[in-house]
Amino acid sequence: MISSIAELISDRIGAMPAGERRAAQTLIANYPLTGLKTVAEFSTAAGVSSPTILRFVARLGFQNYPEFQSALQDELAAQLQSPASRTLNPASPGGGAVSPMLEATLDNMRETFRHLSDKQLADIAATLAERRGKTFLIGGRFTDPLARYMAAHLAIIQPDVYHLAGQESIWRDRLIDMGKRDVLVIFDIRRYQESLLRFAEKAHDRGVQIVLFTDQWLSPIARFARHVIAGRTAVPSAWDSSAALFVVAETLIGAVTRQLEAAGAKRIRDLESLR
Amino acid sequence: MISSIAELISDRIGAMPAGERRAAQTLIANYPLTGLKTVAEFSTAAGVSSPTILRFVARLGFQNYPEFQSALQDELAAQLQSPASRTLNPASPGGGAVSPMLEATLDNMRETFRHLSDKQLADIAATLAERRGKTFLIGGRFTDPLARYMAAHLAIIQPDVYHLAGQESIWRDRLIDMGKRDVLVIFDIRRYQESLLRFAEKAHDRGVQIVLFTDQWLSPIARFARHVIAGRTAVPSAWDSSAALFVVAETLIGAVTRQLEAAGAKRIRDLESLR
DNA sequence: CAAAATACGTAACATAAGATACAGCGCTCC
DNA sequence: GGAGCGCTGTATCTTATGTTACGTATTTTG
Repeated sequence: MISSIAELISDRIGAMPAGERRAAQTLIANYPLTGLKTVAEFSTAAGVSSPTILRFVARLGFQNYPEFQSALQDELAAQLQSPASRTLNPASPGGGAVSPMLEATLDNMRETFRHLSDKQLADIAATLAERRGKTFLIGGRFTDPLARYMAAHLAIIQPDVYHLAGQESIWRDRLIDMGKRDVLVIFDIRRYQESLLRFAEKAHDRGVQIVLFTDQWLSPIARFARHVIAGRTAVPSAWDSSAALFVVAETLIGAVTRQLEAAGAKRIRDLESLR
Repeated sequence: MISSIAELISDRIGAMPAGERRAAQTLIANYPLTGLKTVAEFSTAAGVSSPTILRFVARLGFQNYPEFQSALQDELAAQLQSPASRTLNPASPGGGAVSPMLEATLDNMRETFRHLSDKQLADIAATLAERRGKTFLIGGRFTDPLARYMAAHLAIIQPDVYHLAGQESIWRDRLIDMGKRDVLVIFDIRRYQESLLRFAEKAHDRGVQIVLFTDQWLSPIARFARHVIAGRTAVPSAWDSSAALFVVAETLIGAVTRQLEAAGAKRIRDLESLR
């Protein structure tokens, strides 16, 4: 049963020609506002011509554009009256394999942050912001992208941020540059990687401060870490989820940025002027 | 300070003549829907004439009726984008600078999935699973790690999955290997990258099916995409958040894995035996 | 109470919006 | 490779929407 226009669209979007699909995608992207504007505005927003928009609404079963708009308005009216029942995409009972996944992920995040105090986060952020040496980031097979993501941001707001990539021998050799003023951020979740453990141990021996992102069962690297962030990773899927760790990473990026606001702002301006 | 039109109205309603006051009351009664309709509908709803409506909006300081409607729509857009932060009280017990960030991120995810039906996700998963050619993944400055993350998983459950990295010239040359049986997954959020757009266009010209991960404002690449995933990215931070897109990516990885269960299981066993 | 000023609605107008016809193009399928 | 079909955009037309002018009603004020 189809109750909302958004459902109707996602139901038929597969059977639409390219132009109308673009209209549909644009509408869904910020639903339902685009549909309340004029045909001309809608068409330019979607990058198609006006007739395509009209054909699009015709395909949805509406006689004309105003009728389509009225339907959207009615839907909006119903939504605004009962904010609780804002179910655009109703939690498919039992059926869809999507909702459980999303729910589990959201739970993981809440749970992860519940075990993570503001003070801890602030401490870690301070470690990353106030370090007097360099920052190195590295990850495991699936978590290395997280290290990259964090490095991409940190490298903009402060100097000497390096992501360690490639073969083990390559980054192992970089140990020689690391000392007690430096910080090493490691991402390691099950199945924990031997190579990372070896690397962490040696770095620790050299006095490097280690910040570890791991799962709730704690990578053995925790033994050498100054700070440990344990994220929930269990989801109803064949794979573990790194989403919670990702959000922690983003939070830390934000916190470090705030701490470096003064120095960082200038740096960002300088970077802009380089383009 | 006056931030919403509703406030503006209740501020000046005392100094209005009877007819315009009725217009004001009618608008407030089911705000802001009446204001989005035509002048004629508004006037009959309020039981006054059209000119009275126009005088009413003029008194509020708008030059003309469309300008008034645009203002209402903008306001509505702002509301719809951050549902919880407006409707719920933001006084979460955490208090620190962390909670707002987490809350916004969770909102983004809910909102992103609200605009994403199970069917859409299933379609995209099918595109990724049933493709008869190769799968390429690429991302922008900050989103490339997401492409890597997805590639790392997909490459395990099916052959011919490639992440496009390095300089533009390198992956541009790989266009030569791409055809209509292939799938290209692109991550592109603001600020959208010219190079990706060029690449997407050429790939599209060659018949490659494009799956686009973007933000709610839609990268121009949406024009060439077969499937578009619009994630929310706004958070109280100096940076945009890719967390919602990350979760969508994980969800898709899970869905593709499920679809390839039979074929994938054998492949995974084979991989294990290689170690 | 009378006169002026203000408010309101009717009706005509101009403009911008939605709808349609048609031609070009690309795509698919023989 | 060619014929047919379907999709898309340009240009044109029509509708209806917002706007304005003006006359009447109502209220206010001296």
